[in-house]
Amino acid sequence: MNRLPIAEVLPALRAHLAAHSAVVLQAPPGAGKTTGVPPALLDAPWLAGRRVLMLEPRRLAARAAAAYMARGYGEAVGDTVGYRVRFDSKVSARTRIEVVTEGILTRRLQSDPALEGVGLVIFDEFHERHLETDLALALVRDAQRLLRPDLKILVMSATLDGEGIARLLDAPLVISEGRMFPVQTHYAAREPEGPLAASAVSAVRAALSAHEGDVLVFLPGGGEIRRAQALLADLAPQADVLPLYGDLGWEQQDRALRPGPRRKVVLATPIAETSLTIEGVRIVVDAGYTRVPQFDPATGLTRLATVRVARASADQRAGRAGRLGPGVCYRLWTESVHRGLLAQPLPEIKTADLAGLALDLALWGTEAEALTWLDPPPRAALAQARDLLRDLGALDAANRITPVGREMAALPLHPRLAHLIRCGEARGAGAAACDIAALLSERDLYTGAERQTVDIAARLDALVGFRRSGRAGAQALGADPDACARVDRAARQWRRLLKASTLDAPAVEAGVLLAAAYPDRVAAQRRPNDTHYLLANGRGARLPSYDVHLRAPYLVAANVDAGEAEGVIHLAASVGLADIRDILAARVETVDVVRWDDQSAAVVTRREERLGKLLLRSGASAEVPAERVRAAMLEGVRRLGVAALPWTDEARGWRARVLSMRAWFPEEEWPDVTDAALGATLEHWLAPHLDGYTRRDQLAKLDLLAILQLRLSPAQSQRLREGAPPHLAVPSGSRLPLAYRPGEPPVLAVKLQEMFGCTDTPRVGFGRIPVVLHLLSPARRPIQVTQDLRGFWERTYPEVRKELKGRYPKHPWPDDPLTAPATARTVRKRRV
DNA sequence: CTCTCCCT
Repeated sequence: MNRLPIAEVLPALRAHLAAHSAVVLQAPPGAGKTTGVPPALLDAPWLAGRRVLMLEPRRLAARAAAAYMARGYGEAVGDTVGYRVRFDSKVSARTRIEVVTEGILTRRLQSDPALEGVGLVIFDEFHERHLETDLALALVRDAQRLLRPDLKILVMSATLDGEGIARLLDAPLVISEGRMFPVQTHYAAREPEGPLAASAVSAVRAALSAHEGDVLVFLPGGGEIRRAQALLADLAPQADVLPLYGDLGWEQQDRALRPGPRRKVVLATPIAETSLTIEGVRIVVDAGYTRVPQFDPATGLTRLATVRVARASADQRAGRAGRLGPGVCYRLWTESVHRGLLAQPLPEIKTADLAGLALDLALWGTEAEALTWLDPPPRAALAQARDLLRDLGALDAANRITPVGREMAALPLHPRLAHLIRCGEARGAGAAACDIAALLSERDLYTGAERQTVDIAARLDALVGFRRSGRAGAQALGADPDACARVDRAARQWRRLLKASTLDAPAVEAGVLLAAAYPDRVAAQRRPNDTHYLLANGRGARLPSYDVHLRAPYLVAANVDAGEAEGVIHLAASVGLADIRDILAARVETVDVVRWDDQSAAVVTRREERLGKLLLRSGASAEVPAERVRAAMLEGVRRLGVAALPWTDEARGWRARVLSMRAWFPEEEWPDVTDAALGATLEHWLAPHLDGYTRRDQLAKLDLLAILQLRLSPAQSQRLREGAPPHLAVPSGSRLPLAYRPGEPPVLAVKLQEMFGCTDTPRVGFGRIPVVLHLLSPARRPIQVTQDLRGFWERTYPEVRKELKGRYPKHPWPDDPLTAPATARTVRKRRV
């Protein structure tokens, strides 16, 4: 057996572990750390016969590592070396090395925080920085500090971030060399343009003619892989082009992994970066992108974004060409772009939905701030997670776990889905609830071109078909049998955790239970038969174009990509309005809406039922308090403007007089009755008169003058009549109207003949303001404007008289206007 | 541009 590179550092590792409570081992892939380290530590005196627990991020890797080590002992798995993963375990009382996956470790810590019987916890592949790895490290560290000072931690990481974690844990860092063949890396001369698939395909053609061996191409997703596959169809006789991504069934994945009769071009997602190893690869073509989920705490939705690969991931991909011998890697980006890439991918904890983590932290009972994190959970996402958990009843107002929360934590799935199962159980439909939850948490039953609807109901039918008639039953309904098997297995696991009595249940509409789990994603169709919806959280989302079936007025969009301007619905179920109102009764708000409607120029009153941003129902309102109607009517007047009130000439005159007094006697308290001031004080002076008013046309009934006059006290009204009289008596005996304009002296239009004998200009404002006389001809044409009547008689009248005497011979034009009798009479030609 | 990968 070859001596592994890791062997050289084992003595140092043993020495450090004996002296420290935590050690970091940095070793690249191929060093043999996963299977080399645990057996080498088993006889350490500090372990004192206790177990080594090793965390692996994948089930496949956990089982494989256990099997490899067991062979080294010449034993069966489950003797000295065992494993425990979901759905499967091989451990016994003799087991000293137990390989576990992430969910298993978290749950063991929750039920046994002191990790009885365990002397060492190893975190393998720590650089992958899965959410649960970070959580598990924080919890183990906390347990070590509070309960188990003798417990030791070994963090094993493949890449350069070993120093950061060593500093965090105050741990010595041990570095091992890897054992890899050299890989020659080529960068693009300039950044490629156009579709990724096309650039990747040209690189593949060039590489195939320049080198020996199979090609592994990294593309971000299934869409790009299918496009590249179509572009490479002409390679058919010489080479096999094989897709490889998670949605494919086992058979197809297996074809890509096995050595074949011809050269292979494998088109893969990052699944081939760590999870799967392909035989025979000497050439890697890396398009340089990857898809990552980005959780948005504001909407509670996740967006799948296509981003540049990190340098560490690109190195990992290149390394795939150097497993057999020297290899070559083509990177479809320039060296200068490469220098700008992130060194490591963002750890999951920074971008993920933290609902599960928040529930685990609440169950653990230590504040997040008091734990040790390489990257602490972001505040906004943690706050959103706690809001959701309080909503679901898992946390109390102080964010402490409730009995309901404990029950939810006991179900191994997302808190929303745990809630869904509890709701199903309460309705006697536990089995159906398990199926629905499984469809949402496992890979989709429909893949690629088979995906013709987002409807969960169709998937439930396919699941029934699978259970009744096996793989053929699933395939008959267009579903992937492997995916059906996974969903079925998950559903059965949860059913075992439920009370048997709730399992033989009447059918329950999927939409009903989904509404309970995703109240914020209940969605209403924008228009009849539309593909666009509004979610209760206020976000818009659309059905994908391939779905031509689901056109329900209401959906629960359980799986929605946040998208850019609009979300895209990937899984949904229709739900009836009555069911929404029933299951979400506590969240449906009933509001009596009383508001002014500009369109109809009237107050409208409606009773509305709302779920978040959705309007569920709108109908006639019951009795609405009069003051709310009055307030809405007032708002209407405000919007129409004071000018829309029924102003009469008299009312306008009154207003001008009040404003004149206000201008002339600023020391007195005259109210401001301009449009602006009246508009700003409607509540005060108009509101009391609007009882029973609901429409604009009713305003005509208002006696505006009478209402305005109430703004003056009786004494003020009296003073107004005296100081700014509406009419003025002139020498002829006529009472003539005065025209007031705020800020100016009022105007008296009067025929010249009516003023004979009068020498002093009439005054208002208690003698303070001489009026402006508009002296008129007998035909009421303006002759002169003056505030100096005496001056007029003396200087202007003789001229005027000369000019007009001939034109109006039948009117008096006396030589001395000061002694002539004033008269309003015109000619006497119209006798009756 | 029809959703990456992984896990209880």
